[in-house]
Amino acid sequence: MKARATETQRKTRIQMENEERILDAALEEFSAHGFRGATIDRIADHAGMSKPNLLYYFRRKQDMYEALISRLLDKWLEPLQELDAVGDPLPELQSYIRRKLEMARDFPRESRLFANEILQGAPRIKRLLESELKPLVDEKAEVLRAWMKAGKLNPVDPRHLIFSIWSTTQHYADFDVQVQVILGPDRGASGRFEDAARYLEVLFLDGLRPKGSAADGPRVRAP
Amino acid sequence: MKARATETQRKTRIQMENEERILDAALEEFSAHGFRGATIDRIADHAGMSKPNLLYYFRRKQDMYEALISRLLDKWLEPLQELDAVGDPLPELQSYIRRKLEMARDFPRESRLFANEILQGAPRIKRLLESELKPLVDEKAEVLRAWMKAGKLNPVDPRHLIFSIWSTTQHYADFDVQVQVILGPDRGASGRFEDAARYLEVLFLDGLRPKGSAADGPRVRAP
DNA sequence: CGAAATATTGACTGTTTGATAAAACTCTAG
DNA sequence: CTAGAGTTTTATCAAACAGTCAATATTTCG
Repeated sequence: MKARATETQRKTRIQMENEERILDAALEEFSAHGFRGATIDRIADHAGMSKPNLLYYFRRKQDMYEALISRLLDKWLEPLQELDAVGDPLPELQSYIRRKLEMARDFPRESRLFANEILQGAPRIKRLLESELKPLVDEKAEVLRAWMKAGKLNPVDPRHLIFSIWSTTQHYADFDVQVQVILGPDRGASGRFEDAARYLEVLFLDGLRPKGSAADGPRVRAP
Repeated sequence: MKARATETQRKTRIQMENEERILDAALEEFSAHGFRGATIDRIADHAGMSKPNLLYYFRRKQDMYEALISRLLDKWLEPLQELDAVGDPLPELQSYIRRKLEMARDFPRESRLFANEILQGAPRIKRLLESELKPLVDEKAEVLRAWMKAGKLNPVDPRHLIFSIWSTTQHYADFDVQVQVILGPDRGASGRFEDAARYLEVLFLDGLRPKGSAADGPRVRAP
């Protein structure tokens, strides 16, 4: 291989195709078993190639994992990136929740990959969280705080608000089996997500308490 | 060992002590790495005994796992069990959320054990979910539905309401590392959980929308 | 074409892993 | 004290595992 001026994009057609197949298979295995539980053999099987062949493209197991993580993190944070300071608070929130839920619906394996990693203490991406995730959350937390100061949102810790959006939406990807057991097979996957969207909109935008209720004194202002 | 009339409680002092130590070590490893990622060697190390010695008490890896699961599931569902149909809806909900959050605070390893299992498709406890979890959720969903019919709670799918309580509370155990990265080391663990409790109370009981706001027409009834 | 670059394979290595067998040791009830 | 139940260790195994290597096959491109 001759050294070319451009370091990037010197990849062969075959190389691109195979890396794609490998990463897809790796995502399947890592998201289902975690880093330690996944094996190169199974990933190779899943990708339809021999183990040494796979290792020709990714020399170590960890290389696949890291390639996946760094490729997916940006995509994963995209919805939060789009939270717009100049928009109206409630519609902005609504559309953030909707986008997060769509991610859980369309990319459950990616969600589970991250969930597995965090669950196991994030030993391999803790730095990435500090350098990429934290600054973004800090920035968007300020946006939320400003909305609260302007009286357009009840004053709460904006970071916990973000946590609750993450957890409720990703729950439908990460805990899918449990969700299916409880909801039964009645409605298909798309139905489940429609119901979830409807519910989360009420929870985050309207609140669970009925509007007329004075059931719990001090929380509802006097008429 | 002579066969005695009482099948249970024929355990030696040593047997009880060791099984205890083993299950504690197993919980540590399984919750941190999942079933496949955990190894008998590390569990034995952690329990301070040799591998064959450990296998004298639990003949197979899966036996430890199943012992843990069945021992913990009841405890895990206790808060939901206590949800009382005759109590007032909002205080009942509040105390359910508080109890779940306390579980996440006091038993994070247990939370992660279940999270790992569900995340990986619940291959080992799916039946248990169907026979124990589902009926309980169905029962409590009916309680919630009755409250909604009585106008004491906004009408939503009660099962999704339960999902959102699970996900938001368990998030603080399962995704602890991420939570710590974002919140920083400022407040200790207890502080984080106090903040979380305060936030979740607002989210579930008051709602995020400011009481006076007419920002989004149709959602707020006319004055 | 034909040579260099790239891709694939089979055979292999050292290590880790789950599990077993049997011998040696320790505790406890009578 | 002692016999037998209960416990622990040493030695060992086969399978699964991550990763290597040299030989072979295929593609690319002048």
